[in-house]
Amino acid sequence: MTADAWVPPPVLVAVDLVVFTVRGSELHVVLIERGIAPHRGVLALPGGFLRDAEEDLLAAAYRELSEEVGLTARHVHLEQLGAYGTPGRDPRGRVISVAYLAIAPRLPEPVADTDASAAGWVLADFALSPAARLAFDHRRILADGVERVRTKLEHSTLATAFVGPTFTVSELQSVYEAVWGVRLDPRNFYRKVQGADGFLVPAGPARRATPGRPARLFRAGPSATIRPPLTRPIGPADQEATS
Amino acid sequence: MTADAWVPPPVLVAVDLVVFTVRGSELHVVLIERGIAPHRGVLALPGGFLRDAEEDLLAAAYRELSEEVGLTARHVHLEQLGAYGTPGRDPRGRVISVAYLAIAPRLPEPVADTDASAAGWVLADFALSPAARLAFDHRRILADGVERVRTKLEHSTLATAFVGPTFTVSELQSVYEAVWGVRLDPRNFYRKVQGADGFLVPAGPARRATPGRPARLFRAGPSATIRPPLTRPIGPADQEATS
DNA sequence: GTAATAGTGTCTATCAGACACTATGCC
DNA sequence: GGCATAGTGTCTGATAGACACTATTAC
Repeated sequence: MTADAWVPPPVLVAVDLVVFTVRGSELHVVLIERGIAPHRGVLALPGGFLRDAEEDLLAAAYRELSEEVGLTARHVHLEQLGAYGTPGRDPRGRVISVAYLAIAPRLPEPVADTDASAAGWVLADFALSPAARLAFDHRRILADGVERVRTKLEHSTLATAFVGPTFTVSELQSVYEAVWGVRLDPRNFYRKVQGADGFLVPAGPARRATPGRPARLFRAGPSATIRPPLTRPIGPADQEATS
Repeated sequence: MTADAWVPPPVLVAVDLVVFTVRGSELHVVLIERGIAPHRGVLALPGGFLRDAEEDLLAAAYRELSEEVGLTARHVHLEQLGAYGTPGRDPRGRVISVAYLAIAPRLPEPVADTDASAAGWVLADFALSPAARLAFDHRRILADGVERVRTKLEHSTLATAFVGPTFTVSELQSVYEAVWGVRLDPRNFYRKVQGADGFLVPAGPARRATPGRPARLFRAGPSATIRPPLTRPIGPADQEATS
């Protein structure tokens, strides 16, 4: 700020991913077991340093998603969660991590790459519990990610990122129930999402396979927001995510 | 990611501030005129590089708030907006800026420091208009800040950060009207904010000064969220802020 | 037929928006 | 008194939640 000789301190920048999906009525997140120091052998969010000085942050997030999770860009929603830069959060020096929130339809098993000795879907509730030890400040990042996705389901159409390109209303309901951890009335849920303009558009007649009447298929509509918002029945204590 | 010799690229980290207040029924933001290259003489958000490798991001934001805007920590709400790191956004090299949103009650004039030849409150609508040229990607950062504060007024008690420690309901209403750019019915607004549990707590009897009946004073309540949320009458087109 | 899920209709308590009305200060 | 703002009451149309009912499949 002052004289000519001063130069700003260089910093290392990493990108970390909070990758969510819904499997079997429960919210899951991708965790890896770190294969390199520091925190070797400890559970962590997938991520890594910028590859070079020209790599865009979002591009780095997509690259890590592919390398460490084995998910290709298509059909994965990716948005920035925030920057985490407390000094001392990484023993290697001053590292600032830009966290990204990724939402994937239920698809493949993640694959371990060179930095990770193992990778897989873990129950989000377990990953947040004291029983799971996470590296760095990844527990905090994960908690912020959970909070973000919970609140975004209320007033955005983010839930459609959890399901495939076409889906039934009850599949969408399962997403809400898994993320919010509540049970919803199917009839009221049906009316509500149908009434939200631009949320769902019909796509094909019906899907057979399960017992019971076949369900109509829908595709995500053009709207990014839901008016009026869906109301979460009751929430556990709310948090404010600031960093 | 690969071999032993590889090291991650160092990056410069800056902190930028989107400082809002309400003056005369309009949303204002602090802009400076840059006193140093690059973009010397151009309008920009206040901000600067990390002072040293040990400085916390939030601490740097508070420092810039004090140095460049002349606001001391007390009574200023500060929360992270996001990280902006597109390569080429700063001609000095690879710079990642962590933007913070600051909300201040209407208080002093900002003061120019060494990096800024001028600083002052500017109408937010003007700062976002094509007539105002902003340095770097600060127009985008500002747009994200406006969007954030607009949506947060709906379901959080953030509006109380715009007013002093004690305030009247009509002062609070002015905040909503300025930020949303709409007119609200005072009677319905009064009932609504009174009904929101933990939003307002009585503080003192009344304030005299203006014509008309004196208004009761309130203090910000313990709750950080509003249930049910206040509904914005109609919004201009919504945006999704991702980075 | 039974079981199971999809989708529709209806009732009720509550709420947002409109706005008449009362209360309390200044001049 | 007149005027201005604060605060309350009431009405109405819309909506959330509860839940009866019909529809369409598999067996």
